[in-house]
Amino acid sequence: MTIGDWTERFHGTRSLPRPVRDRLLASARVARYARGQTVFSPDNRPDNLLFLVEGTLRVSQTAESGREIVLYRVEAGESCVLTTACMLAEEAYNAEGLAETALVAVALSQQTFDLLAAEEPAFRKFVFAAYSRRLLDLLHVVDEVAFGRIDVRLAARLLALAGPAVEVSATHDDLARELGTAREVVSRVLQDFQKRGLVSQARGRVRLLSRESLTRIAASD
Amino acid sequence: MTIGDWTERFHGTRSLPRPVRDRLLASARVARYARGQTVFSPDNRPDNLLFLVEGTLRVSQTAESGREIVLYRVEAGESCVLTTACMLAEEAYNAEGLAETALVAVALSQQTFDLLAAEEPAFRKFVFAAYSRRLLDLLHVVDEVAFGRIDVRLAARLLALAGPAVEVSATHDDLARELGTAREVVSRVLQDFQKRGLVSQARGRVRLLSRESLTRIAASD
DNA sequence: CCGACTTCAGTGACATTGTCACTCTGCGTT
DNA sequence: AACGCAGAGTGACAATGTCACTGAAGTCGG
Repeated sequence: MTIGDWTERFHGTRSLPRPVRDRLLASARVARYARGQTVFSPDNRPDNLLFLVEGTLRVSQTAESGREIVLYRVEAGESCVLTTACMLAEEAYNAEGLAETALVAVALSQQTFDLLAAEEPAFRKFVFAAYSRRLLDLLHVVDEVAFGRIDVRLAARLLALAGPAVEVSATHDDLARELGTAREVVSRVLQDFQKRGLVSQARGRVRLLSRESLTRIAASD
Repeated sequence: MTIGDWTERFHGTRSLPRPVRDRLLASARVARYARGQTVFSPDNRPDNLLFLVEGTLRVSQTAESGREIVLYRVEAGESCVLTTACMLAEEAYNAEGLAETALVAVALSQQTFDLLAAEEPAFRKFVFAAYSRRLLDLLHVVDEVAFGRIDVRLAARLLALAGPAVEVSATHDDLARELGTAREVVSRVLQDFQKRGLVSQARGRVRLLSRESLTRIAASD
């Protein structure tokens, strides 16, 4: 299966002149990952820049204790800068990238990347914007974790994970990993939400009964 | 007072050819900030890239509640990418940069910055490395805040703030702002440290009596 | 030097969150 | 049906954050 002209899909490449794009199409490698596969981790750092064409990549951080927190998600059309960041800073880090769905990505080699960054202002801007986005994402995480209440964060996360759907398919443990807290804590808060009629629960699923109330709780952020 | 050939002081500019450096020296503006001055804040974003020639810039984030946490410090020879990040991402953020000492910085305009990024691989590398460093700094903050114990963090911070000195000049409130916690919490932990003979206290100052023990505590990270 | 003020630190009661050691339950497997 | 296991519930306790204070240490004008 081919993915066609992926240069069409990125702000950073869409506006490049035809010859450059052709060169890109020729030189870049298409990488695929199965759902659930680890894209990068502390002991497995890919040495090229990833552009996500399809799917969602979940980036999280894990403590020695085993507790985990989701830092952000990379969606189609975005690039994953964290691995490059680590290459450049040459420092250990404990973030991990997991394919939340099946992924199709374009991998640019270090040289191609640098060449593009040198020659194409649009591409440069795209990459800097990608870095910026992640910086701001992390600022937001710090803010939430350092100053936010757990019920507020859970309500917000449930709404985000549900999207347009009425149900979230996640265990209490999954939700705890989203927020960087413990399963018991999620259980308690969901219990409370349930008593107040905001959600109903089944094994591995949470149904949102009152989006409105949840939104209100999430907004006391 | 002049600051001489500052291009000598940055990895990103040191290796540039003479003509480029001369152009830089001519076009860049030297900015000075007094100790305690706000360099940037949510409602005052400078529109250029800052290179710190002298001094220390403290970057922190403040919650609506008023609680604050120090995200990282920018030292001489480093660049402050956060403001540029926000320009590019065009999003609100609540980080603030404060001159911890008197600062001397070089401000590059957007255009000069882009020009350099286009033409000079060394400069490009420097800037990407700067972004990367901050990303990793923030990963570390998230890790600490989400998973770390307060006594461990305080011990580490005391040692870091002291440097080679035996005393830290900071109120409990200052220390709380460093860690993103409340003054009372710092008081309690310092009280405990004091009882164990690790520190002694005076108004606005903490003297480190046993670096060794503090290091041991900080290491249970 | 005195008293008024302000900043800094200490304290106890209580709320929230995290940890531990369980139990119980739903659901598939054999 | 019996078993095994992941998911969820629970109570006790520890750690941290919040609130409302008190008291102590510097500062300043007179």
